[in-house]
Formats: sequence, structure tokens, C-alpha cells
Amino acid sequence: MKKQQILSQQVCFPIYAFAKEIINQYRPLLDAIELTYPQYLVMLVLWEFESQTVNQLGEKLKLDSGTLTPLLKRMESKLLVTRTRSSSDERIVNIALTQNGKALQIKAANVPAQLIEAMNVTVEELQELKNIISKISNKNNKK
Amino acid sequence: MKKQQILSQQVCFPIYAFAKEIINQYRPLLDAIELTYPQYLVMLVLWEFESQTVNQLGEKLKLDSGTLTPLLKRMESKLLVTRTRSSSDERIVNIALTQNGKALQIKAANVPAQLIEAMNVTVEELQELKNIISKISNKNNKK
DNA sequence: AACAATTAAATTGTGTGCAATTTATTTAAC
DNA sequence: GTTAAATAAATTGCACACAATTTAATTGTT
Repeated sequence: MKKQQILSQQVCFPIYAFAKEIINQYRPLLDAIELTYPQYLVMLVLWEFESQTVNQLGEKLKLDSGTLTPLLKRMESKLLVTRTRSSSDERIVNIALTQNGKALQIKAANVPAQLIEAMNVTVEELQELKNIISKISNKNNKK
Repeated sequence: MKKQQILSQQVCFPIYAFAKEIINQYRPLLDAIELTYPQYLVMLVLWEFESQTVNQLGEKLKLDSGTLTPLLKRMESKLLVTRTRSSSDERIVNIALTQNGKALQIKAANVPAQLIEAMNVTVEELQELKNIISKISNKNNKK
């Protein structure tokens, strides 16, 4: 058997497992404000930019309309965002925060600190991880 | 606005996005042998251990029966594995490789190298990433 | 201006991923 | 020895994630 075909030798499996682990650590924190992790990411973008097209959200979050459309409809039904077709270009759908959505930012303020606490890591360790990932992924984005 | 509530400040988002990116890089390679990434992970375990219970697979891959049962049924229908209830303990289902499943190992032999190539990374970079992740996640497993 | 090409979302279909519950079996306690 | 507790899979239900296609609107070409 090739050494590379052994699970413990896999370099990608730990990343896959760790990403799931992070989302699982977020879950109880986000349950408290009735958001899923992808929905929380959408909120982060909207808290920063107020209004975004589906495309803009997709670029920032690396998600396509097949994922975003139903996700945003769920967020709309929770009264967190509005979905409005642009009048200047009817193909574009603008996603904007409602008052509810804006208000949620305060309730979510301590989520980042709680996560660090729950994961039992230091910000420095996560930063180190982030640095390596950006070093690796930037190589391909430049193409 | 709190600095921690800005997407670009998030330390977990890059890991989430990178994990998806890896799976997307695997996709065309695994399409060629008609496996999804989680199915490929199951195959890696079985190539190494020949036979595993659903529980053992779940522990190694960090997946529960709600995920594994339908996944393994799909693999069974592709004639890659057999699912057999243990005679000594009828609660346990043993997953074993078929001849087809064993044979697939040869076709999958160059997947790891192809992935490294496709991602345009060095093994050293991925190893560095793996080291940091194991440093972080081991802290919690010890509890 | 008419029509092709492009673009933005939505839709369809398949496959995870996980919480919560259920079913069946085995083990433990009395 | 019978009932309770524990265990292993399976089931149910919901929410992504993404490929492929479709629909609708806009832009570019002639």
C-alpha cells in the first residue's frame, strides 16, 4: 500500500475535520441567536456593508446562488433581511438588513470571544493558521 | 462596530473556505473514479483496514450514523462495499471491501499527487498546516 | 432596431452533515 | 430471570454545497 493512501498520512483530512469541528463549536453559540454558521457569515458581511447583491455575497463567502438563494429566503422569513430586485437592473437582487437584522449585531457581539473560549485556543494560534492558509491560497488566486 | 465582527478579521472563515476549496480541488480527480470526497475517505480507511464497523468508520472520520448509513448504502449500490450485520452482535454492521472496492485502490493511486499538483502547493506547506491544526485540536481531545 | 451573447438569480437534483428520535439488540442490576 | 440501562444503526427532518440547467434581463454586434 502506498504511504499516501493511508488516512493518517492525509494532509487534507485534518483540515476538513477541523473546519467541521469549528462549525460544531459555533453551533451552540449561534443557536442562541437562531443563526446557522453560513447565515452568521452573511450577517457579518451585512453588518459591515449594510446592503449587498447576491453576487457580492457569493464572492465574499465563496457560495453560489444555488446555496445563497434558499439560505437568504430563510433569513428573509426570519425578518433579518429584505430581498429586493434592483429597479435599474432587474436581474440583480439586493439583500439589505432589516432593523431586526441590525439589532442582532449587539446580541452577537460576544460570539467571537465565546468561540475562542470554547475552542480553547489563543488568537495567536488561529492567526498563525490563518497566515499559512492565506499563504497557500493566495498562490492560486493570483492566476 | 467591533473589529471582531468584520469578515476579514475572522480567523475561522478562512479555514471553512479553504476546506471547501480542497474538496472542490478533489472533485474532478474523484469524479474520474466516481467517488465523492467523504466516500473517498471511507475507501482510504477500508484500503488500510479491510473491514470496519459503522462505528469505527465514524470515529476515524468524525461522522455519525446519520451521515454514514445513507453514504454507505450508496457505496454498497456501487458495489464497492458490503454491509453485513455481525452474527455475534446483531446491532453491529460490518462494512467490508468488495473485489471492486479493492481494485479501485490502483485507479486511485495517483490522486494524492494529482491533488498537490492541482492545488499548487508543496507537501511541506500542507505539513506545516497539518502540524498547527493538530497542535490546536489535540488540546481539546485530551480533556 | 433585431438578434446573439452575456449576466444574475432561481431552480432542480444529488450528496453530505448533524440533531433528535426510533428500533433492535445486548448488557447490567436486582 | 426479568426489567432497566446502554449501545449500534437507522430514520426523520432540516440546512447547506455545488453542478447543471433554466429563466429573465441586459449588453453588444451588426
